[in-house]
Amino acid sequence: MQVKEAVIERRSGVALWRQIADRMRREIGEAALGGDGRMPPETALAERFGVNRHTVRTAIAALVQEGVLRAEQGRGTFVEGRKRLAYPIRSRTRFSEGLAGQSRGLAADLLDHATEKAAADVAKALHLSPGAPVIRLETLSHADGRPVSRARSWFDAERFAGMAEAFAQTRSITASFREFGLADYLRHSTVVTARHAEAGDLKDLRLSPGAIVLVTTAINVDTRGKPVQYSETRFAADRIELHIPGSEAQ
Amino acid sequence: MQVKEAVIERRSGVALWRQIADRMRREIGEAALGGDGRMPPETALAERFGVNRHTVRTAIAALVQEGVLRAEQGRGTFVEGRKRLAYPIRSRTRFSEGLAGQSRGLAADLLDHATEKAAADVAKALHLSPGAPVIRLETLSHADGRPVSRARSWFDAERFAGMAEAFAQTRSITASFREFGLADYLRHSTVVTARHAEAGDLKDLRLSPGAIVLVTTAINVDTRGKPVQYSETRFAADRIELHIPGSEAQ
DNA sequence: TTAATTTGTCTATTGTTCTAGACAATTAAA
DNA sequence: TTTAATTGTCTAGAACAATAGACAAATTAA
Repeated sequence: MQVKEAVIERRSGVALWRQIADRMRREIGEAALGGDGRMPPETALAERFGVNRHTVRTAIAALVQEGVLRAEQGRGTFVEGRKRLAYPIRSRTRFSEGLAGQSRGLAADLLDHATEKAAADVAKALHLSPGAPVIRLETLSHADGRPVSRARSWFDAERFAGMAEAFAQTRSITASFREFGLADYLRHSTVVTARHAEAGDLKDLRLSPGAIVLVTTAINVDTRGKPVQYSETRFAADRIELHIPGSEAQ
Repeated sequence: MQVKEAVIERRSGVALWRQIADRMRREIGEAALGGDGRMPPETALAERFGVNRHTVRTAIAALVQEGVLRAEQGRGTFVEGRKRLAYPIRSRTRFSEGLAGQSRGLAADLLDHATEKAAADVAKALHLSPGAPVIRLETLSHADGRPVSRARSWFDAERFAGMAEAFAQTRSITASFREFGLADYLRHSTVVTARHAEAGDLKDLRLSPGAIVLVTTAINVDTRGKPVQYSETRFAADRIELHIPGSEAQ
């Protein structure tokens, strides 16, 4: 007999349907639910979570909206979303190379760009004086047609004048650097945090409120150790996992 | 004039007070709010978030409960919680060494342990046959009196017979390994994901529903490259950030 | 064709969250 | 002492979330 699980909390400030949606999304990712591509019927899910069928339906509707599930009247509900992509973080971290082989249709769009004065953290990371001119790029990356990450990058405006135009054309940081005579660069440091997605990222990454983003704050340096890029990237946490090899494997 | 920010979403399945609590927790962590140790008055916060004062009060009550804030009638509301601790992930990753210097009162408790048959993923990670006996430790780590991480580790039961007892006494993986003649070990790989905390972790890590955990799945190996530990650690995402140095710094 | 299974839609009711306003209690400054 | 600023408590109503039940619509299997 299927016993009701006591994992859903009431009065928590998070609606039951959202808790159920979050849980189903995770279990689908682990193939613990809908592993054969087919979800259990709504009535079975409702019994399992100890809620009304309508509450489960609201959760399913949210996952359909996200593209994780697809519901067909009379047939059932099916899994649409794929597994999490592995994003390797290593000395030579390159966005497109990292995801190559796992997905098709990799693309990076330039949403916005500006030349501005470096704030304290940007200046420190790039070894510039505060207020020095920097170029800021706002980019959005897709894999298999699904948005995967949203990044904000800064570059020294003197050394990389025209970076935005180069990126708009090549759609790749690595290729853009090459146009500036920078053939190779290294990942100097990466800081990883996680938080709830903000309104803008919810929209760009097509997430639903309450969704989680993995945030990496990274510094890339040239082969002489000079910083060339400072960036903050928000990854949709249910589509990506970060892989950090040990040093001997790098 | 302070203009209302449109960052709080209604009908999202996440109560406004919880969205506001999550946002304030983050801004406090970044010192963007209460940087001087003192929070703006409730009326000002209510206006800023475009909600009723009572809604802000509910959010503050949740953060008081978490130990992030302290409210004093007539005086104001003050920041109690500290900054996020930096947890370095490098070749020689050691829990207590990593946090040493940033906090006092580091402690690890053994919540539970068992000898069991290795599941497929555990066997693969430890280079054992599926079903081989392994020791599983369930541990909880504190820093400055606040729970920081909840880990589940597996060890080869043959090589490390008595691991649970060693850990219970030394309260350290590194020290326990030493008792088995293992003076040094290396981090072979780390996978980082993020998700909503589950019921058990909410309780152990003293989080409120909707909170985020950073999950690292790691393999440690001895100096000959043989796996000695496989572990999954859940970090409270608002108390910890993972630091990954570039390979040249390792 | 018929029956069973499953998702989709509708109405009504109850409980929780949010708003609104008023006023008390405490502290610090004038 | 008086006043202003701030948090704490209470009441009432509006908006949203969850439950309950009934039945329609589509698909599949008998």
